Amino acid sequence: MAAGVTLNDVAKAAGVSIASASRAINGLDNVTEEVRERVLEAAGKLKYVPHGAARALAMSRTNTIGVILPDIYGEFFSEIIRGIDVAARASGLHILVSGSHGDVKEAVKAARAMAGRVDGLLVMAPYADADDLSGKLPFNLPLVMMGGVGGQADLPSLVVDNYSGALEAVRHLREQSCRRIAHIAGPESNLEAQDRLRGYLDGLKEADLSPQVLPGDFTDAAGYAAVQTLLAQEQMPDGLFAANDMMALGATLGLREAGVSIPDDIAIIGFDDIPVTRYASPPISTLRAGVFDIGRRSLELLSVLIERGSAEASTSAASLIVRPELVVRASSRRR
Amino acid sequence: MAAGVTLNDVAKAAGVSIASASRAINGLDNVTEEVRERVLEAAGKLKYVPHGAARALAMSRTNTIGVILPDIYGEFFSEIIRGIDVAARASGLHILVSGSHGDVKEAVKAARAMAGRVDGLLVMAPYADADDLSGKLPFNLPLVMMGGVGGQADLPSLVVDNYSGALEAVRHLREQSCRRIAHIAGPESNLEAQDRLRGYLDGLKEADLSPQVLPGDFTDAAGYAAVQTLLAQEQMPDGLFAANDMMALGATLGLREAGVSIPDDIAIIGFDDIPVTRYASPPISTLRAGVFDIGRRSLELLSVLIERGSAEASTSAASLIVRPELVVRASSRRR
DNA sequence: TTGTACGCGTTATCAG
DNA sequence: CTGATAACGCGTACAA
Repeated sequence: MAAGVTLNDVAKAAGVSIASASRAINGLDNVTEEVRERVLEAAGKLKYVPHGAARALAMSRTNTIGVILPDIYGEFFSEIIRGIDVAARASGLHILVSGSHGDVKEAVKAARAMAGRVDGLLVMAPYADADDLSGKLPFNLPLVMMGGVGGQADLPSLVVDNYSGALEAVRHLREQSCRRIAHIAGPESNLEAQDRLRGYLDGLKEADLSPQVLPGDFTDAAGYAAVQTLLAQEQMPDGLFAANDMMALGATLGLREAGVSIPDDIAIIGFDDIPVTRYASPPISTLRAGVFDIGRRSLELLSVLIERGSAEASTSAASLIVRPELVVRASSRRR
Repeated sequence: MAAGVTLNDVAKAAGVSIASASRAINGLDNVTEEVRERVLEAAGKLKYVPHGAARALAMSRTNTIGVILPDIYGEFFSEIIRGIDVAARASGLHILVSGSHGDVKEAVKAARAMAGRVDGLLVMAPYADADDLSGKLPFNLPLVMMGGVGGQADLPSLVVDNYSGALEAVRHLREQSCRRIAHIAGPESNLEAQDRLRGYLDGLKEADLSPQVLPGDFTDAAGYAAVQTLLAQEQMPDGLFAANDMMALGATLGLREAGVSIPDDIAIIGFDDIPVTRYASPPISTLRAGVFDIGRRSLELLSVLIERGSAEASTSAASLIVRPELVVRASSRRR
């Protein structure tokens, strides 16, 4: 159905065997120049296009890698995809993406649907119950986990050191002489958010400050809502660490509306360094996790795993750890 | 290679024929309950996962649609993908995305690579030389063009009325009593950008104003650069229409740095209504093209084409036209 | 209800 | 260099 015209048609039209046609089209050198021309001409005339599935079946090679993310849009995931895309086209690979929408079962389902259609899997599943995953996921397919928590079933992975990033964020705020530092947390079931929360708490403990944690879900709306809570308090915090940039953004929006001055009244810092942080006013300080690089390097790692005899490369299951870098912008620079 | 264990293995393990195994797994009703259980148990034990390519080949059905965009990341495309994703999961479809990186040949190449791996194609190719495409693209695969210019080879498509959108933008600025209205254009080879430029020029002509067009490429950097040019002039414009939101964003950034007041000194309006426009300061006026909806509706349209006997559905090649809606925010509201 | 056998479109092996 | 032909893994008439 796909292409209608098959290799068989081309071969017939060119008056050669289907085998020769295949060789000619794939540029093998064991064909007469004359045959090649005849085949190529016939192919062009008939608008022949190779059938991907058939080729994949015969070669057990798809030149495609599957990408499973919680969502496939938005500033954050978009940057990851960009990184993957850049590396993929460098390796001549295509990408089959799927969103798990925050659900482990969805992620597994997506992975199953990709079996036989991809050469490897890139998975990001920062869910608390992600252990289920490791058992059900690898259909002896090369696999790289992205940005999950550390030793997730010791699969090869690229993880961000969320804890020390958060710690650094808090220290930075303290250096700006913040004393009452609040935190807008990520989803409770999110492992990365949990680590950031831990970093925050420990950062306060270092200086004997008392914490205030507001719930959040990584959306700008959550940041905005959190700020409303703060504004209703008797005493506002003078420092705010949001578990991600989107929430920091929503927070600045709310504060600006309320006429609170940033960073003088309250210093703000986010996490991830998504592109829009630079356009906020004031531009938002953050921790650059190298979102783009996570995508790029993950694919490169996967690419290697695929090249070397596929399957169980868990031997050198090197978990590359990415240490976030503090990026200070106007939202937290006081003086 | 993909899944190692095949249906054959499962059948053997369950002590039934491969046919029965297939039936049991696919939930057909013509199998004894006992056989079904045996098969399912064996499948579970062996961690059997159906081989996508094989299945696709046998059924000529992939439950996957191919998406070809100029790029697969960034605010704009991300929103399109979101629309597609939402509609796709509603239809139980997966998506195979590919970026053409502004090149027609790349787009064709991507499309070819998708043949036999997808049930239909969603293509966005706003290139000036996109005519090549129509001839080389449809391997009698259902296809929907997204947001290209109008009658692109009369394929079924979803197009935005860029011309009237631009016209409306200019009229709006005029109503804000702008007299010197400049335009930051999109890439010259971009058909949509060309239409927006035409709308701008006609909008000025209506009021006998003289145009000033600055070159751009849809990036924020271009918007920023354009502003530098304006600032160096003797007389600044008092109105600015950017061909897309990203450039408008870059422009506001540059103007803010220079201490120019928006919208008092200069009113600004963009195009597309990507999410970040709301976070800019001031929030940016724009024309809502319904980016999300373009994606969603395109997939729905494609879905229909696929359902009804695939192939030449060009009969009712209804090109749905989306009329952009003016969204006035602080960046252009004067009084 | 079950099993056999063929076809899907390509690649790859092995004689000619 | 070329041409049959056997895989690849699965669905499905067809026959039993």
